[in-house]
Amino acid sequence: MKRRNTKSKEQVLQVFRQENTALSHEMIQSKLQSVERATIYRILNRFHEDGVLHKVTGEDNKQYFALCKNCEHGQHKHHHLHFQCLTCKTVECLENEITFSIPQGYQFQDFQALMTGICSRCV
Amino acid sequence: MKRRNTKSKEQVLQVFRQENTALSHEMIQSKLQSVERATIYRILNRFHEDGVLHKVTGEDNKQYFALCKNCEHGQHKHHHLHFQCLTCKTVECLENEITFSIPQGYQFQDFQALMTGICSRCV
DNA sequence: TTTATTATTGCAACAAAGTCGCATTAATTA
DNA sequence: TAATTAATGCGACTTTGTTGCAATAATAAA
Repeated sequence: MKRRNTKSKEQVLQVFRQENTALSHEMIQSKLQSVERATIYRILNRFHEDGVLHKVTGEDNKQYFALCKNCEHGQHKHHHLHFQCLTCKTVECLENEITFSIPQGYQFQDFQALMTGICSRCV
Repeated sequence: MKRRNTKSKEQVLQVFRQENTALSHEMIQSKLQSVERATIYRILNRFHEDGVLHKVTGEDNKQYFALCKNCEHGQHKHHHLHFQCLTCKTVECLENEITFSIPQGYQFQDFQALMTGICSRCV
């Protein structure tokens, strides 16, 4: 199944390029009212599958996505911590890489880490 | 608000004591058919608030809870990694503590980390 | 022990996030 | 330019989790 370039996809990407925090479906929807709800969900999932975006689940139990940086084709390098502010809900990628080891006989697929608290803007 | 000991609470605790993996509402419900759905949710949330259980969100977007071990009153020490098998869905606590630093001016509240993949039983 | 207080439960209704089937539209390829 | 099929739009649906409220029962007080 070969991917196609569409207006909606490009618009979603544009939103991510403009922001430097992770974004939920809701946030993208509010910026792209013309794009259908389910379409945005599908675009996010495809971008995630394709390694364009990485995903973290927030404390509010919503999926947040952020552009993959420094990730080579197929090889993800975003084993970093995320921070979600409980006041403004913003999810941001923290720089620090997190290192861990995979248990004997286990197959690794993905990793996500979330720290919650109050960010410096809201404190 | 003082907590009370009830049969349902005790039953839920019993389930956790018998398992050594993290459990979702669904799993507890299936073992305790007599306890009402919303009641289980409330019990889990209260245990979490009280620091009896810690919580991780699975790749399946469900909340998993596990007994807090080695946590002193109010001081949590479960900054460990969790592993969820994409085949059997089991969520388990891994031993390794994860260390990280809190950004300048940020207030820390909680932490959770999830690694996904295939566990040794399913591989 | 009995009574009073109020945390907890059970029930039903609700909310929110996300998925899915299907007909239509529009990228891409031939 | 036509053929192929990925992507979209729409609506219906599923699933997880929450909430209001009356009834129940654990605890404290009398």
